Formats: sequence, structure tokens, C-alpha cells
Amino acid sequence: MSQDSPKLRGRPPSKTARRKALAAAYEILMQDGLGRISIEAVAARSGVGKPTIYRNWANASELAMAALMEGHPEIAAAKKQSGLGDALMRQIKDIVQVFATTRGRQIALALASADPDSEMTRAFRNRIILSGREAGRQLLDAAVQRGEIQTPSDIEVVLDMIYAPIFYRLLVGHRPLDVGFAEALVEKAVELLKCQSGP
Amino acid sequence: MSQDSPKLRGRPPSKTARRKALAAAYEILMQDGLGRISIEAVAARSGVGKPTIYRNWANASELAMAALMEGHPEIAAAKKQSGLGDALMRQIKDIVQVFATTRGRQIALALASADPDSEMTRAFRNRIILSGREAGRQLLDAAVQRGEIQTPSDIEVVLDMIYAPIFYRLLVGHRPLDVGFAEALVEKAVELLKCQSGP
Amino acid sequence: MSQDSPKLRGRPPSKTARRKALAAAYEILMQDGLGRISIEAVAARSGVGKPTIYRNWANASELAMAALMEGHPEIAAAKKQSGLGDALMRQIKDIVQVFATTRGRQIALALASADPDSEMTRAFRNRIILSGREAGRQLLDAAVQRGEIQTPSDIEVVLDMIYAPIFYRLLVGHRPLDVGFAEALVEKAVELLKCQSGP
Amino acid sequence: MSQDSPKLRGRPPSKTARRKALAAAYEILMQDGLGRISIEAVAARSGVGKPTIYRNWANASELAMAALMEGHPEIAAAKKQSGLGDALMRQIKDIVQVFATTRGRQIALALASADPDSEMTRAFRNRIILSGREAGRQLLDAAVQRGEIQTPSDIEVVLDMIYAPIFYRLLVGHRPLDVGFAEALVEKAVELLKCQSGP
DNA sequence: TATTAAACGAGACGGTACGTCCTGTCTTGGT
DNA sequence: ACCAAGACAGGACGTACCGTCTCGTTTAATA
Repeated sequence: MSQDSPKLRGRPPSKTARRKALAAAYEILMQDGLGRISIEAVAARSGVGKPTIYRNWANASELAMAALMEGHPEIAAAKKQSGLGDALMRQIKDIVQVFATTRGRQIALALASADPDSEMTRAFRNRIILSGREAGRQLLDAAVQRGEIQTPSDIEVVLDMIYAPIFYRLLVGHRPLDVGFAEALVEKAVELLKCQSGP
Repeated sequence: MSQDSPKLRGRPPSKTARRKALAAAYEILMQDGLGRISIEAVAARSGVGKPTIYRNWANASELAMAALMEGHPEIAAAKKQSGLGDALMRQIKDIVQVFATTRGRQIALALASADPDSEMTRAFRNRIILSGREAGRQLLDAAVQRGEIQTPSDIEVVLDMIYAPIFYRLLVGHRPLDVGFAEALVEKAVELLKCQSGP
Repeated sequence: MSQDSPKLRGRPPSKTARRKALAAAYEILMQDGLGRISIEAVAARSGVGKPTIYRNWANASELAMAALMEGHPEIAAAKKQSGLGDALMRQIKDIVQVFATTRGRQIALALASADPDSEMTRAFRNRIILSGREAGRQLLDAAVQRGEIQTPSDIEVVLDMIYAPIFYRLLVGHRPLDVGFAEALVEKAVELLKCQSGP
Repeated sequence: MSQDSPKLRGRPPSKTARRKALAAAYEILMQDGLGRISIEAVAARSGVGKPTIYRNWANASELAMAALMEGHPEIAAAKKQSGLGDALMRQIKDIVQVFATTRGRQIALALASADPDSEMTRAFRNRIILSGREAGRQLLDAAVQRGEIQTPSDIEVVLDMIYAPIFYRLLVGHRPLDVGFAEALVEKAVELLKCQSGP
């Protein structure tokens, strides 16, 4: 056994209340955006008491992040890889599709405006923003092992160059975040990886 | 004459008030962060009346952006170019240096949380976030004209791959935003540009 | 010099807001009682903002006292006195009539539960509770001057014996507070005043 | 017989819990006053659970009254009576001494702010406030039987005139509640009783 | 001696109200 | 006409208690 019960006493926290609050928060996020979320509004819409919300989340920002994490699709590396380009293409298209929505926009805003040092923010960042990047790292490793590419120098920077543009377009909004962009991004990424220390 | 008066009656708007408000807003941004800025606080600190502030800016977010734009160094392409790599290196290092500060952090936050459709937000975005990217486009054009590189396909995506990682590290914070990063980024960018349409 | 204006600037406090808040507070007092008054409820019913209420009164208790003082009938000694007994009778009956109502009950409760050291409480006490007692002192003085009675020793205690029973019945509620009581009280009071230092 | 033990199974109510709650409530009353008492605070200070407190008392006000009644000295008529004046003096001084304390103040407040129709309030009123008055009635009866005074008309009003001033000074606070007051009050009371339908 | 059921402490629940802060508007008197 | 000052209605903040409700844990009469 791993984790002996720390003397569980008193009424246990209600999972229903948690669920209802998260659902209400999510609805508000989708309808009105991150800026309009408030503990007050979530309490009113969900029928959950304010103190209960504060017992579960430290502030509106954490609640928003929790709501956005709930049921967020896992961005993972494809298992069967027919080649680096294809695998990357499938993954990047997935990510772009997920983020080119209201939810994606709210995710970016939530991360940007959250307290960068909070535990919750770290979890959110790792789970939502960086998980795709980590999956990308696995794709690269696999390609190296298959001999498809050489081990890239400065892999962290390479990963940033591949995954940052998605987040960038999402937040800055100077150019559309669409399939065409995803395809061009993957093409350039593959170029970069294949031409390493080129001729 | 300077200011063609459409009627010129009554007391003219005070530039001093504007300046004082911007200065106070900037101080609050640097000391307490974007989340703590408020018209109330700026009015109190600057001695400027609230209605005067509302006359100049629509809300706290716009005031913050205005304060951050005031006196922001112009990121421009170096005039004398000894080569694409050197020029890019100089510029990227400048940008990283500017953004790896409290001010840079506040700029990113302000952009992320601003109304994306407002006039002010667009101006802020073009002036602060995208000006480096546009200067980069000029550097690339010049290098093409010098014959140093071929015309890159998908130039918008290439520019994103070069400039997005800076903003990405600033906001996501998973890796440091420092000189080492700037050097690696430029190295990779040059690789990408030179190896276009591979070996 | 007395009290020159302390540089009156800014928007002056709204007397309308004050009035509306007092009226709403009074309604709640009459309908639901002192225990149900709350700044929240007064703000909601009156349409006056909570901060405005707090600007005018320190807490719900003071607001309640202010509402009860507003328009409270002045209990004064009758001008034309046909004799101590008659004058006293008229006044005591007036007081009993005023206090044998919901308003009277709320007044007693408000005084009992208010911070005894606050400025407002003192004013309330003097204006509402003790004003009748002071008027009674004047009646006694006049009767002395007319030679109707001798100067009573321990006038403070005598006044308490006359006026305390009203308040006592109101709060303790062991016996009714009605006209019969008023008549008996005055009769006894006159006996006490006339029989001073016995037969 | 009416209602013998209806089954009496399971753990019996703990007298210790009752005692601890009353003690904690009393401490809070003495230290912070009636306004600061709360079930929450009593539970925290006593280590007794909130439901246990609610099982014993209906609300904070009743708990406060119970705590104030616990161990309250019985105000009774002295057995050996050397005369009406002496007996009254001894009793009134006792009462004044008991009420001229923090406890006395809290008692008055508790009574004033309690629900006047509750069972507990009635018990509290009879036991604490009116017991002195009833003892006074016995003193008067005894004096009548001894032939010391005539049977007073309107005995209820006379009793109010003697006992109300104590409560009045306690709550209104316009004059001190001290020995001098007690002496003057008794003197006036005796005057009133002896001069009945005077010369 | 074992069973069993009520009362226990702990503590989360949905609520209400608190008193503070800030919003954006409006209304003064002063420059 | 514009300023500063500052009051206004509105509304969210985060906290304190309310009185109720599960929990798992005593505890003592009963079987």
C-alpha cells in the first residue's frame, strides 16, 4: 500500500459541488470569456455556495484553469509512426484544431493572466500547454532512433520554434490559426530538423 | 500655427494631466503588476481626477497599454548589415533584453488580457509585439536581395518560428529567456533560412 | 471665528440618498424588526449603494437608530399647566401611547443592543428615551415654583421611578403597557411627590 | 403515569459537553460581550461540536441566556425581617451589586435582544429579572401583615416603580448604578409605601 | 461479553450578510 | 471648457457565521 489515510474525519467534500462549480465556470468561460468569470457568478449559476468554491480553489483564475483542464483532450504522440513528417502533422493538426476554438482562446488567456508561481498554474501549463511540446520531443527522439534525423542540437529551442507559433498566433492574432498554417508549420519544422548542420 | 482650432473655446486639455496619469500607471505596473492597476489607484497616485483619465482612455487595460507604449524603445533593423546572422543576432538579443524584464512581462500580460478587437490593442500589438517581427522581415528581404539566402516559402510561418519563441518563453516560463537562448534561437533561425528546400 | 467652510469641493452628499435609505430602514424595522435589518437589505430596498450607506452610518445599528429618530414626535412638557397631576398625566399618556407600538418596541431594542459608548447611541438615548424624563423634570420644577409640591430630595431617583416603569414594561413585558397603567403610574407619582417627608 | 422513559437506548447525552459549552459561552460573554457570542465561537473554544450545541439550545441567544442563568445567585427575601426599610434595603443592595457588573450588563442585553415569545426567554425573565420583584412583593405582604403599612393600591405599579429603575439605569446608563442610588431608591420606596393616601 | 443505537467531534454544505474596493457616471466649485 | 475632488449606484471581492448534513468514533445500556 502507498498512502495510509490521514485520519479521515468529518463530512467529506462533495464531489457533486465540485463538478457543478466546474461546469458553471466552464459555461461562463465559453459564453462570456475569462474576464467575466467571478466567484459570485459561478456560485449563482451553479447553486454552489461561495465558501465551498473558495474551499476548492484559491481564486477565480484557478477555478477557470481547473474548468479548462477538466476533460481536456490529451495531446499525445501517435503510436504508429509512418514517419516524422506524418506523425508531426497529425499531432500539430490536432493541437491547432483544439486551440482554434473559444476554449483554446480562453486557455491562452487563463495561462497568460494567472499567477505564474502558483501550483495550479504550473499544473495547468504542463498539462495543457506543454504536453504537446513534450509529445513532440518523443516524436523527435523516435525519429532519431529510427535514423530518420540526426540528434538535433539545442532541442529545447527547436521544440519552442515548432510549438510556440501556435500559441503566438492564438494570443497575438496577427494571422489565422488554421489548417494551412499547421501544414506550413510542419513542413518548416521538418526542413529544420532534416537540414541540421546541413551542407 | 500648430493646431488648427475647430473653435478653441474653454480650457484646453492638459498634457500634464495625461503625462502624470501615464507615469503613475507605469509605476504601478512596475511595482504591483498589471493585475493591480486601476483607474482609482492611478488617479490617487497621480493626483489626476478620474473623469480626466476616462476622457483619455477607455479603461484600465488601455491605460496600461498606453503607459507601456510610452517611451518603448523602437526595435528596428540595424542599418549597417554585416550579414544576416549578425544582424539577426543583434536584433534578437535586443528584443530578448527588452522583454526579459518586469516591463516585458507586463507587456505580455497586457496584450494577453486586452480586448483583442479594440483599436488600442491593435496599435499596441503592432507597435510592441509585431514591430520586431516586421523588422525581421526586412532583414530577410535584405538578405535575399544580397543573395545570401533564397526567398523563403511561407515567410509568415518562418517569421513566427523566429519571433514566437521569445513571447512563448516569456508567458509560459518553462525555460529562461536569456542570452544563451537568444544565441541558440538565431543559430537555428539561420539554419532554417539557409537550408531551405534542403540538400 | 466659528466654523468657516473647510474648502467645500467635489460633489456634495445627496440628501435624497440619505432619505431613501432611512425610509427603507424604517420600513424594514416596522415589518421585520431590528434583528432583520441589514445594510444589504436596506441597500436593496432603497436602491442606494452600500458604500453610500456606510458613508453615512457606521453600521446597521446606527442606521436603525437614525431611522427611528427621524420624525420621532417631540415629547415635551405641556405649556398650559392646570396642575401637576394633569400635566403629568397628559405627558405620560403621550409617552405610553408612542411606545406601545411596534416603533416603541424597536426603539427599546435598538437602544438595548447598541454600542453604549457610541456618539449616535448617546444622541438617540437623549433624544428618544430621556427627553420625556427631562420634560418631567421641568413639570416638577414648575410645580415647585407654583408651591404645589416641595422640592423633592433625590430628584434623579424620583424621575427614574416615574419614567423607568414605562421602559421596563416595554422590554420585560411582564405586564401590559396601556392607559390603565399610565393612569396608575401618574397617581402613584403624584402620591410620592406630595407625601414627601411624610405626614 | 404520563411519559416514562420511551426506550432509553444508546449513548446518553453528555453532561460534560453541556457544561463545557456553557462555560465557554460564559467566558465569551464576559470577555467580548453578547454581540460577539456565536455558536461557532463557543464550539471552537469549548471543543464541543456544533450539532451538540444545537441539540441543547435553539440559537446563540438561548445559549447566552442559559450561560447567564447558570449559577446566578438567587435573589430572595430575607427571612428575618427587622422592618420593611431594612429588608428592602438589604435586597435592593444585593440586586444592584449583582447587576452592576459585566454579567449584569450582559443579562440586560440578553433579555432585551431575545425573542420575547420564546420559552427560554420567559424562564430567563422570570428567574433573573422578575425574581427580585416577586421577592419584593413578599416583603410588602409581610409588612402589611405586620401592620407596618397599609395594603397598597396598584401593587404592580408600585413594584415596577421600585424595581424598574435598576434595570433602567443599567440599560440607559444615564446615571450610575451604585450603592448611593440603591439607598436613595429604597428611601423613596418606603416613602411611597408609608404615605399611601397620606394626610 | 457482545450488540447496538444514540450522541459525539469534526467539518463540508448552501446560504446570508458583512465591510471594502473598484467601476464608470455625475455634479459640484475652482482655474 | 476643462480641471480636481469626490459622491453616486452597482457589483464583486474574500470572510465570518448561520443552521444542516454527513461522516467515523465513542460510549453505555441491553441482550
